[in-house]
This record gives sequence, structure tokens and C-alpha cells, in this order.
Amino acid sequence: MPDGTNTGRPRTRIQQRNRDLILGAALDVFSLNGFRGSTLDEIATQAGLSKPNLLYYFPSKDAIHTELLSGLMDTWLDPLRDLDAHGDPIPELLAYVERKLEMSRLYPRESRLFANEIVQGAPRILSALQGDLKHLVDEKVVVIRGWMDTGQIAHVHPYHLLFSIWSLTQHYADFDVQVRAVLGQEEPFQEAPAYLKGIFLKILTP
Amino acid sequence: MPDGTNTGRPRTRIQQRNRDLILGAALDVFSLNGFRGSTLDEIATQAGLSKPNLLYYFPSKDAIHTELLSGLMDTWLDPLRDLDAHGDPIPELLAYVERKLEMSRLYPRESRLFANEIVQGAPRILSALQGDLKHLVDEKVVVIRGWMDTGQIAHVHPYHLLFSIWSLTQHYADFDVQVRAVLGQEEPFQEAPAYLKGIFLKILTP
DNA sequence: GTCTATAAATAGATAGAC
DNA sequence: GTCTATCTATTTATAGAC
Repeated sequence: MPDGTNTGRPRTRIQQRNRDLILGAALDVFSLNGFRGSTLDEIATQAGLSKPNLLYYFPSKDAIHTELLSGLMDTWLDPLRDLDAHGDPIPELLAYVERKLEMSRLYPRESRLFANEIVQGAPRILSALQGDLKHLVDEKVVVIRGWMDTGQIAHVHPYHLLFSIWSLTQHYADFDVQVRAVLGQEEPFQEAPAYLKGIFLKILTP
Repeated sequence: MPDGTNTGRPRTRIQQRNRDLILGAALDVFSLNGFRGSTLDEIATQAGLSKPNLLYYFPSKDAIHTELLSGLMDTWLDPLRDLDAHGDPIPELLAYVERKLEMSRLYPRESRLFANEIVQGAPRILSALQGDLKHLVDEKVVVIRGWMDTGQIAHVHPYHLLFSIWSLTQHYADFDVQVRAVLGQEEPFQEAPAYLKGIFLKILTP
């Protein structure tokens, strides 16, 4: 992911570096074990810092997790935000699929962090799902419905269409081990882009 | 899921009842928190038994989890096993999609149990994925390739086609909270079957 | 079979020296 | 800022009475 997640307070270079170390390590650990399954010990070891030093930078285990989730939520929605109502509908949607798949390829830990959180009932981000996410989706669904009503793309359930895009693209990050187990040695992300573009073209063509 | 998961040893009615209570409670807890995020305390409370009593029936936390996973793996693969090489290809595949979606609707806990395990790297079932699962998939891919080569269904990457079916159907169980958050009050499983059949018909039609 | 009590290890978090 | 030492609660698991 990008940035140094600056929450406003000024920081020295060493502060910034250690915060980043901690958040990176926490992303490794939380994304692989979920919140409750992760320990500060593991995060500290992974970050190369002592446990008390971790808690010098963040007040609690919960605070680290929350910082990660809220810092990432925005970035995670960017691909959908970029869906342009004035673009050419089919290429626009295929490009969205491509961006989402690229996110899975480049940021599998972030994808699994969300997957863990949501599979486990989204206790910490339910309000964000019902708020920011739902509002953005509602807004884009209007655009998609417009494209359908003018016959520019096929008529399918717009919400479930978006679920399909999320599901299919994130699958390659979240279920990576299963995909690789089944494919043997073939590289998943080599075939996936063409495959997904192909099927979404069929789904969307009027 | 079905059965009383009999592993061979004879059991009294009270033994069977308590084993089932424990496995049911463990399914609730493990499917919501993953293995490491779950505690025997929670499982015991959920089962209405004391913690030592749990460990009278199962030797360890790990044993409960393993029993759940291995007992379920077979059932989980049944819908794919039922894919009939001699059936009518498109209806056959659509029926498979329907069976998988029905599994998500009826057994969301089981779906989330696997989702947690796989998202977290499948430490306990990797060998089953590389063994039983891969072999079954390889076998069915031969069937699907046959249907493609004779022009009965469209030519798409058969492995990724199966990933798509798993991903799209399980999404409604594993990411249920997100789906519901976005849909508001609309019931996901009302629209999903028709939507999925519709898009897979487009994908598969030559 | 089921319980209370408890062991032994690990968890998150704090105190205080440096 | 970073560390060692430590507190307190929780965790898995066992011992042993009933």
C-alpha cells in the first residue's frame, strides 16, 4: 500500500520508521491469523522490536488493528471510486475488474486482512461497511443502472454484479493457497486476467 | 451438515449426544474466530458443558478442530463429485452451481470454517487440498475439457471456471455480513440463484 | 461422566531503570 | 526511546474427588 498513514501529529524520522515497521509486521500477522488469533509477541518479533516498545507507539493491540483497517479502507475503495460514469461502459467495468485483480496481486495481505475481518463477522468495520461502502456502492449502482437502461450493457442485477467482481478478484488473494494447491505449479495470476476479462465481457455484452 | 461423524468406536447415546454438542459448538466458535482465535472456554459455554468435560471427549483443542475439518471435507466435495460426465453439459454445470449455492445457504458455518482455514494459510488441510481436492478437480476438468472440445460448452479455462463457481457461491456465506451491509434489508439468497444461473449461462453458452 | 481445583504456559499491558 | 522485570488475566490441559 502507499503512504505513511499520517494521523496529524508531527513525527521524527525514527518514529515514522518504527510506526511503519510495526504496521507492516502487524499486517503480516493479522492478515494471517485474524485479530484474536494474533499476538503482540509475534508482531513485535516480526517488527524486530520489543513488546513494550510496540506499546510505546500504540496504546493497545486493538489500536494497531484499527489503525490498519481504517488506514486501508480508503485505498481499498479507490478502484470503485475511479469507475467513471462518463467513460465507455464495458471498457470502464473491465478496467475496474483489472484494477481489483491487480490489488489482489500486489496487496494480498491487505485483502486477507479484510477477508479475515469480514468472515469473522466484521466486528470492527461493520459501520464502515454500512456507511462509506454502501454509499459508494449505491452511487455507482445508479451509474451502472443508467448504462443498462440505455442498452449499453446487459441487464443483470447491479449489486450482485459488483459482488461478483469483488468475489472473483479477491479470491485469488484470499484463497491463494487453495488455488495454488489445485493448479499445481501453474502461476494463478498469469491466466486470471484474461480469464476474468473474458467472462465479464460475456456477462456485460447486451 | 448431516451425520453423527462416527469414527468407528462404539458409543452410548449420551456420548454421542455430547460429542455432537461439542462439535456443534466448536463449529460455531471456530467458524467465527478461526482456530487460534477460538478458546475452549467459549466452546464449552456454547455447548453447555464444563471445560474439563470437553477434554474428556476430545484430547485437545486441536483434535476438535481436526475432527470438524476432516469430517466435513468429504461432504464439502460432494457437489463436485455429483457432476455427471454423461449428463447434459450446461444443465449439469448450472446444477452444480445451484448445489454449491445451496450449501452456502444451508451451511454457512461450514463454509466459513473452511474460509478461515484457507485464508489463514490452510496449515491443517494443505495436504488434503493438494491431494483429495486436486485429484477430484483434475478428474472433473477432464470431463469439462471434453465438453469444450466437442463444442457443447464455450471454451474457457476449466480450472478458473471451477474457481469462479466456488468463489461466487461461497461469497454469499463467507462475506454474508458485507453483502447484507451493502444490500440493506434485501435478502441476498433471494436474488442470488437467478443471478448466478444467468451469468453462468452466458459464460458457458458456446 | 462430571465436577472443582489447579498446574504451567502465554496473553496484554505497565513500572521504572537507563 | 528502549529495555528488563513484572503484574494480572487468560489459556490449554491435568489431577483427583465424587
